[in-house]
Amino acid sequence: MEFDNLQIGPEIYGELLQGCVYERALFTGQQIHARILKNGEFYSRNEYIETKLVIFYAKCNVLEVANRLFHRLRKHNLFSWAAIIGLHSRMGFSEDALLGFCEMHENGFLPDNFVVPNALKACGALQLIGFGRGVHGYAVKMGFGGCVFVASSLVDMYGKCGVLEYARKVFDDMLERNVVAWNSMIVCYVQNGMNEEAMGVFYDMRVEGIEPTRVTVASFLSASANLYAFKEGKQGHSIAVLSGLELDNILGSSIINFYSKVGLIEEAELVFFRMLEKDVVTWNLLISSYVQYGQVKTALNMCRLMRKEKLRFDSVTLTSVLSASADTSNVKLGKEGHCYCIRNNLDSDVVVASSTVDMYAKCERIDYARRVFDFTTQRDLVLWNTLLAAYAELGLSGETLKLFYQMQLEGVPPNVVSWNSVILGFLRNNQINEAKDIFSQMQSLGFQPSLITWTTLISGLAQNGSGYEAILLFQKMQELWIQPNIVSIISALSACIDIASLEYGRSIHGYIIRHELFHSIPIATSLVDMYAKCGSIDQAKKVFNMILSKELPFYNAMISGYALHGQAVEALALFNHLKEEGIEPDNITFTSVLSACGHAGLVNEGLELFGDMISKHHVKPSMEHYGCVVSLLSRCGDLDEALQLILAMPFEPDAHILGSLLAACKEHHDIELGKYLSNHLFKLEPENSGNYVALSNAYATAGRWDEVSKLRDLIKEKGLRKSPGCSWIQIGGELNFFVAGDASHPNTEEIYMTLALLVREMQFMGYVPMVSNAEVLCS
DNA sequence: ATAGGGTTAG
Repeated sequence: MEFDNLQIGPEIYGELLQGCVYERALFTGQQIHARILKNGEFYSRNEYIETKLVIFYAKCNVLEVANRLFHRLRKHNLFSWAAIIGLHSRMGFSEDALLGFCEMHENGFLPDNFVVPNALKACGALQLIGFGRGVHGYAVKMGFGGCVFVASSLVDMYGKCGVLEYARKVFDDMLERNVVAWNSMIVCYVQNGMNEEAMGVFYDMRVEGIEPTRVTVASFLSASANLYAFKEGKQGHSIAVLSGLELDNILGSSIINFYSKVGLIEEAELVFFRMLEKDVVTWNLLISSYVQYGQVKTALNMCRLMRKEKLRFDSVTLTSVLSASADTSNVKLGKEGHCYCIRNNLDSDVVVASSTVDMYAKCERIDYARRVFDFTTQRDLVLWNTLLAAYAELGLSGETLKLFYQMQLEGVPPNVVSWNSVILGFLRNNQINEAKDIFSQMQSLGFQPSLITWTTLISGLAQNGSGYEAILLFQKMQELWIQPNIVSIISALSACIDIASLEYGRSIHGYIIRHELFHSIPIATSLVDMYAKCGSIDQAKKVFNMILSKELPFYNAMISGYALHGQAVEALALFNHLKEEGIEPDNITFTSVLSACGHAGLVNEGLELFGDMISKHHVKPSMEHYGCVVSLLSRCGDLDEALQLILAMPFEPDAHILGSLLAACKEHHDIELGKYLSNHLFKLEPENSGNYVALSNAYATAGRWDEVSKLRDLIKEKGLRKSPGCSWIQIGGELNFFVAGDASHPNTEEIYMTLALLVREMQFMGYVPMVSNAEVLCS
């Protein structure tokens, strides 16, 4: 057909372009554009056509072309302005959108109720509440107040700026509300963390009989996921199905997100495989959910499948991969992930940077962690906290504190997480008083300690031998109406380590029963452990028999309890039972059985176990294992062989292993070896009076009273017994020291005086004397 | 005009 001969006016081309706008038919529109240009300036420089072209390219989101055509216009009008502002606003060039809005106004064009929503969207994106209020005022003055489009945009804008009251007021004042208005209100609450309120609006909407859209359900599911609201979320899914809503990427992702947050991975998978189109977000959701539930292999497999689908990993995918590497201490995988980030420019993302730092720290590569941190340009609170936590974990309290000040100098105020790390850093470095100082400092600066703060302090004190203080803190925490959770209960139980704390342990047990936490395996494990340490092996056995768990740590707790009570036969029986159940014992199991053999003098059994452990169970012997065998050998008098074993170990001997051999010197009157060992020990642990006690025991049994009293004076002179954190064990050691001398010491009177005073002091400090102490007093 | 995903503390 010969188009050139036909009389087609410019307005026909305009109509055709409008059709392309409706259809978003970019290619056809470009053909028409070409034809217009070929037709000459009468067509191409026609204001109506030029405006239509701007609108067409703007609606097709072709920013550059739309911009160029717009700037070439001799005369702008309301429509071209509206198109270009809308385009910028849609594409996220919010500043340009608002500049356009101002310029348009200055040039005498009054933005209409189609432009105002776009301007408001830009205000929301930039969180410019002042500008937003101005636009609001303009809209009211122009009489757009009743327009649902404008009002819905206002709700959204105020929500994005975090001013909930204004959003709610605009919403409440609306005379008619369509579904978008309702959706905006729901989204507004979800985005500001007010999930209950979001659900409330959803239910109001249901009562009003408004049909939900995908946006409604997706937002409702977000709220359910954030609240871990199992029932509500399932209802949301049902509504989506019943309303016949199309399972698009966003709705599908919301459903998957909900299921994975509440731990229903199978349900999440079901939805995932039912979705016809899946994008990066959908895949990422499933991947991160696998990582979160420890299924690293499945997660990595999903990554491979994702690549097969020709989808590119983004920063969220890599965050999951790095987090998986951190969880499994897989530095090889972590490095691969890190390198992928560098190659693909994902390492500039702050979240990726945090996971990278965390990954290297958890893989025991603090030097790399630090380097990655130093190379970041943008540092947010979480990134600082990640490095703080890494230093704290290692007990590098000085570095932690330095970083804590540095972040403040760089204008990032710390939060509770940061404070918690500072406290942890001190505790891990045995700086109890400093930790407590920070704890009160944070409170005086107005930071409420969180449950984690309390738990950190409680378990730290317990691990540093201040169990009694830890128990008091646990009680104080409850007085402040802070509900303990499983982790904090376990840390409180770990503070109960001797008969003196049995009562507290029992009361925590009561709490556990009242709050029906009994079926948590970690809690049951800690209970067994607590009762065993507090001298109540029968109670430990009762708890153990009540729970049917085949988990190794649970068995380990009971076996170590038997070992502690010298019940080697029971320990060995349970060990054999465990093997019959097909559970592979670990290094902890062997430590307990070996030490049980040591206490019971079961030399042959112990040595055989030690051999089996290495050859059959492929457990690399630790210092503790060697320690057990050393005490086993020294018990039956093989002090030389024990010493040979120590010298042959692949470790530098620690104070504990030397101490156990030193203790044996008392039984076997080996003063020479005792002196040799003590010399090492005094250097290793100058603060531990136990070593002096052990040596004096050896002297005492050999009748060398001159040496005994020399050592006693030395202990007093060094003020060791009064050192901070002086524990019951040390006092117990002192008692033994005096006991050792009582049979033939020339001044028995004095010894009993001292003993009585010591026992009274013990009681004053809240300790209940052990049976052996009481026996000493009675004899 | 409204919608989905990732990182830190016990």
